Amino acid sequence: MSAPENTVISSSKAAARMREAAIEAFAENGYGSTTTRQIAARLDMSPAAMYPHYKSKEDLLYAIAYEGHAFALQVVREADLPDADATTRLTSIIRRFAQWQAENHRRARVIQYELTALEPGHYRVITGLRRDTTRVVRDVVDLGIASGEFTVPDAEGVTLALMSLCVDICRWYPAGRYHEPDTLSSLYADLSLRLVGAVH
Amino acid sequence: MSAPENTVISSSKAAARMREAAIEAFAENGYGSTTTRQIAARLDMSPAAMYPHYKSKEDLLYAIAYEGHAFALQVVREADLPDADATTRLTSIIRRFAQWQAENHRRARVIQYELTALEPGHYRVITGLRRDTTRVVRDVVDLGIASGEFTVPDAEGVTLALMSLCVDICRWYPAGRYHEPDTLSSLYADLSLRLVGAVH
DNA sequence: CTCTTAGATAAGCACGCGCTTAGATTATAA
DNA sequence: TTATAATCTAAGCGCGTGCTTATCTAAGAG
Repeated sequence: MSAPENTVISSSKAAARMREAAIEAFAENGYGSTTTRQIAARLDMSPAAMYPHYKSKEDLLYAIAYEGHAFALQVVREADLPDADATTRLTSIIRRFAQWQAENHRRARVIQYELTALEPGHYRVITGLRRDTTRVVRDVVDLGIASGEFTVPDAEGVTLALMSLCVDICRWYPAGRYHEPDTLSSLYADLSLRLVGAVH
Repeated sequence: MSAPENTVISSSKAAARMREAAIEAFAENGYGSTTTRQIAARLDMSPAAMYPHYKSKEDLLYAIAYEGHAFALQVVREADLPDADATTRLTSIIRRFAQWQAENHRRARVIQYELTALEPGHYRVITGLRRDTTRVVRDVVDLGIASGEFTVPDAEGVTLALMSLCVDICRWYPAGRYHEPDTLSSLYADLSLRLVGAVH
């Protein structure tokens, strides 16, 4: 586990509402252009209401980033089917991951594009979670190569591409015909099989 | 042409240096977290030195975004080889586009992730340029389908994926084995052929 | 019913923000 | 050389920033 066990997201109801309000504000205007007063205003609270829950604006961003990346990792792990063949496992993971990125596109935008605002220690925890998520995909790619299901000259490169495709969803979603989760995850499942050269 | 002809990038040397300094600052800290004083400090100039060239911080961002997207469009158009077959055309375009995204990853980061800070009129101009760039790729995809070189059930989706892959480079680059432009563009050329189901 | 405590508010501090103005300096060209 | 314009700096304005402090409120424990 890359993340230290002492990183805990406040379970208080008010803190959770603040994270949600901050996600919307950060996604719309960017972290640096969002003021703590704007976040409070979304909840009809005073500007000081954040501070009993988070000791700084950066700390709030960190809580959002940690929760989000831990959530994404869990989603990917639960989508994996250890007893199935690599083709089934890959499509299951990518379907679910792409769907999550679409359904949580505002959250995803914040936790993937605003990481430079984190202090180094916090940043390192987040990149650890991200590495764990990539590892799940990489293992399935390697497995498919070993079993002969996939034809891949560069496993690292293809894994990079698979993650890159999914992570970039939050930049353009929603657009075109892909607002429905099913349309999107079917497209991405197909794309993933093409990338690994699966016979289908 | 989507962009109005009256959008002109200042050709003054000082203005160009300011754009470069701003790109580095915005890429590192984000638009909202970057101050006009920081940009000036990078050039050893006074905080007011920007204003003879750009009437606001937003105007400077717009100049950067316009120049960058116009540049990218030009690169893609020049990489296209109208007389060649679709396979050659696609790999040429993607090679060059991916390479540009890597070599200009700081610039790309700014012009792709900070667009929400633009006022609506400026934003519309930029999305027009982006649409033109996508169009170049889409036409080649359609051509390859028509000629039988490509096997693609969803041309819009595959075009989206091709653009998405390239645009996302600025988020992770440089990392892994892909710091060299050649390694990267070879990977992306291969990925693009896999995505369109080309026989190779 | 009182004590404790978590969570909210009102008020405001010190500071840095984008941007303006007035004037000095430099480059251009007649 | 001198007029003209472009571009810089010094100084600073008005305001909004993240955050702090002191105080109040409400809910739960004994």
